[in-house]
Amino acid sequence: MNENNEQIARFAKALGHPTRIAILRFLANRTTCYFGDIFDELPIAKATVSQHLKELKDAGLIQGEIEAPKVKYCINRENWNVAKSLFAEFFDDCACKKGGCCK
Amino acid sequence: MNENNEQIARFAKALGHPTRIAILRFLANRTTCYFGDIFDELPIAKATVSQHLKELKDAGLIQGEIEAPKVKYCINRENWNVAKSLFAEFFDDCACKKGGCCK
DNA sequence: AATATTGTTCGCAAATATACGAACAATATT
DNA sequence: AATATTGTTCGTATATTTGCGAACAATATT
Repeated sequence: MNENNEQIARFAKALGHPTRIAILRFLANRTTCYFGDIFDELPIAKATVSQHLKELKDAGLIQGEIEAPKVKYCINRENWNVAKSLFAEFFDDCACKKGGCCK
Repeated sequence: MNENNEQIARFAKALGHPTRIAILRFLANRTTCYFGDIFDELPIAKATVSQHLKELKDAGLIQGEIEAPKVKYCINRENWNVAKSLFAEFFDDCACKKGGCCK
């Protein structure tokens, strides 16, 4: 339970920035997802883009693959589904059940 | 779209700490949700608990009601459902559609 | 071999987040 | 009226996050 809390928080934290949400949406709707494609779409420095990608990767939500000299990024489907399930369960669990404190 | 990204990020950021996840789970499973009940459950100072509650409140996920001298906290059902929908839609939208960049 | 392309990493600055004790505010109780 | 109970707010310290330019690394191209 505590484990789950930490895992959800970790995912949520990675999702907690508009740029990172935008990156994920972008990754889902393109056939080519090289760094350059992502960078072109965003109004920020490439160092910053790289940093956001690193955070998403550290959280396990995406993965990178080198296709020298480019780098191709993808959503990590396995972990994505884990996150999806955790959030779905969480939003249901906390939905003010009968006997809960909500009016 | 950009609007949605910011709203999701705002919710996600609020969910991005284990203590706040724990608080929300607690709120969902108790009939009495006074500050003291929450504080008793957590291994941190009351000033810190109060701060986390404030963040959840600012994000719109919970609401507080004064029952002097106590304060009763509840999940904000309306916004909770908004968040639930946004996340569900987001996790579906980004789920590596055909033609996307995932293998 | 020299140069160009593509991203990452480093070092820095500024802003936010986290956590705490102490002081405070507001009502309840004696 | 004095005191106790319940939480919030303030001030502070530390850590993390965000963002950038510049330097760097690795392969591709000439």
